[in-house]
Amino acid sequence: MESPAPRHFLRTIIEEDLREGRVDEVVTRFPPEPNGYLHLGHAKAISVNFGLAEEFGGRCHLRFDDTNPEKESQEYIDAICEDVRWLGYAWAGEVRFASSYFDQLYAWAEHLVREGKAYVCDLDADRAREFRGTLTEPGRNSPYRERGPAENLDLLERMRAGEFDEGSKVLRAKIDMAHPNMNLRDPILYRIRKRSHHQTGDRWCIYPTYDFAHGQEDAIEGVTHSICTLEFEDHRPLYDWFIDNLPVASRPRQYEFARLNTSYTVTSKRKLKQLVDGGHVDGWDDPRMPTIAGMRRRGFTPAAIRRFCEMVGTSRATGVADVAMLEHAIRDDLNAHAPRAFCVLNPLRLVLTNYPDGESETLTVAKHPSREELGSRELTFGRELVIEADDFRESANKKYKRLVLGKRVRLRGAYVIEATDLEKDSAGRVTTVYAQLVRGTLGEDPADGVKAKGVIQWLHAATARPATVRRYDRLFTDPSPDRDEDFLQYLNPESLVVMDGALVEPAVAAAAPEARFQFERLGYFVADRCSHNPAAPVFNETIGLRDSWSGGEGQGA
RNA sequence: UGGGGUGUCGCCAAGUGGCAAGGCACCGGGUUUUGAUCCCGGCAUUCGCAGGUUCGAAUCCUGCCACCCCAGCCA
Repeated sequence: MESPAPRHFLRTIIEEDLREGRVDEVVTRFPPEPNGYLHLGHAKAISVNFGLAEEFGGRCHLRFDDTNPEKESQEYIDAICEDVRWLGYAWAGEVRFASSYFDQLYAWAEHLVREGKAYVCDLDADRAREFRGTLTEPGRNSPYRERGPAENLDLLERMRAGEFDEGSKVLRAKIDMAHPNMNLRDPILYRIRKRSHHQTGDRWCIYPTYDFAHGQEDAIEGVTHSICTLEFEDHRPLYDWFIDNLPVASRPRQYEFARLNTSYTVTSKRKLKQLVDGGHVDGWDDPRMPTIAGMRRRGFTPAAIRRFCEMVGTSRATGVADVAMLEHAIRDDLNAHAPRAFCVLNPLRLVLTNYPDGESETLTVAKHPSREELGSRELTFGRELVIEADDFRESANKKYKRLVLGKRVRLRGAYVIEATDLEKDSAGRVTTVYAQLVRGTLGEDPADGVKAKGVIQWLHAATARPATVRRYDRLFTDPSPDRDEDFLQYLNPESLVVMDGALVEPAVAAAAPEARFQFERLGYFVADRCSHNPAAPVFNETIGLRDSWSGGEGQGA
């Protein structure tokens, strides 16, 4: 069912590079900064980088771009590794770190100084901004720009030794303060940060910037195609400048693609944090979060996420993918793989008056309608059952295909029944439905020719197991919650509805955490990774079944 | 009014001079013991706009227009 990967510009570039011998092996890398949790947008970058390497028989490195100790931590490193692994990708070799190249990077900085291509600048941040100019006006040269190599070398060494305060000095490349591309107006290579680093401890108090580090990291690792998002496009000339001016061992090339945006979703780190800190969700792995951890807990499969990334394609045009595509991907995967089971969210008592009291029988029902190899399950059937309250009406129009008083319905995998009577409480709500079992309808249509109107799921009252079922819906009601600074106004108040009185089949209650099911006629559900256990089952709704009825006109009462 | 990008169906996206793939969504119809799945059919005389080159253009040229990114000692 995996359709062939669509052609896109990166594939074309790689094919040509291979064909024309510019590279012998494709080497890519996924370079997250360990300063937050991975989300759907990262899944896209992961899919592109690992996917391309896989497809062309090359390799992909997992490399943490840890050049800024201020906001990074080991906790994120561990979480990111876990997420990448869960998505089903294996990085080549060990996990890598920009920080393990700090010695080399420093040596290269000295090289540039010796060549007269870098200098130590004493301008503070505010002054530097003034000298940088604006988008339409050129900048001016720093008064420190003409320091000689010897002085610069000495100053750089003393920066490294910790002799200067944070912000008092930086190392800059000497390029062109009037360049129309702001990135080339003497960019910063090193800044002073007297912070200990999660990998290198207190060994350094100066840290390289992204620009001075990334391309060289790629060159050290032999990365051939350094794939990033569009906002780095303006940095490419600088990326190339370092590669051209340093004695690096290989020649990586940077390519950019449009980052993934998805409708009804926010992925900015700041906004996700706001959702967590504001208590609008239950944490970074809340099943409504577009984080990898959240989607995992929601019941998404790695295959579906990967498929979605392929479906959306890879281009240079910024756009918004319809979340319906993601929903399609997960339904498609789960429809094929998830075993079927019965769950009743709002139980309504059903008594079969012509079924012998105290007796029961065991029915065998397939776990999947079209995949016999998935086997079958056994269900107890008896006089007292429960059905979904929504599946019974005292009266209804012809479009209602469930149980109606005086009419017939098929109990899925079991018999046809006919509702004969009901009981109500003082509030007028139906508490019990009485029905007659139509004999000879197990696997057969009624002999009298009066067919059942529809099919509903059911559970044996005495053996069904209570469960908590969390029904989830889109977190936002607006397709572009991101367009507003006040995105919280679009929060969907019904993004989570907890069903406390649900019932499930005994075997379902006993399932392992992360086991996935299709609860027939409802949707796909997963045993919660964190809180599910056989004594107190908890299921999260991954996605509902497509429904061409409830939203539309056909709703018959 | 600096530089860099992007504009093909409601959304994503192929296409690189020979006469508009595909997916999602949507709308019909069929099958069905899940109002699911599955199956069949429909869905851009038109490619941001205007000119031009050509027998022929979404693809080449010119000029417009719209939108996105860049002025962190973030990545």
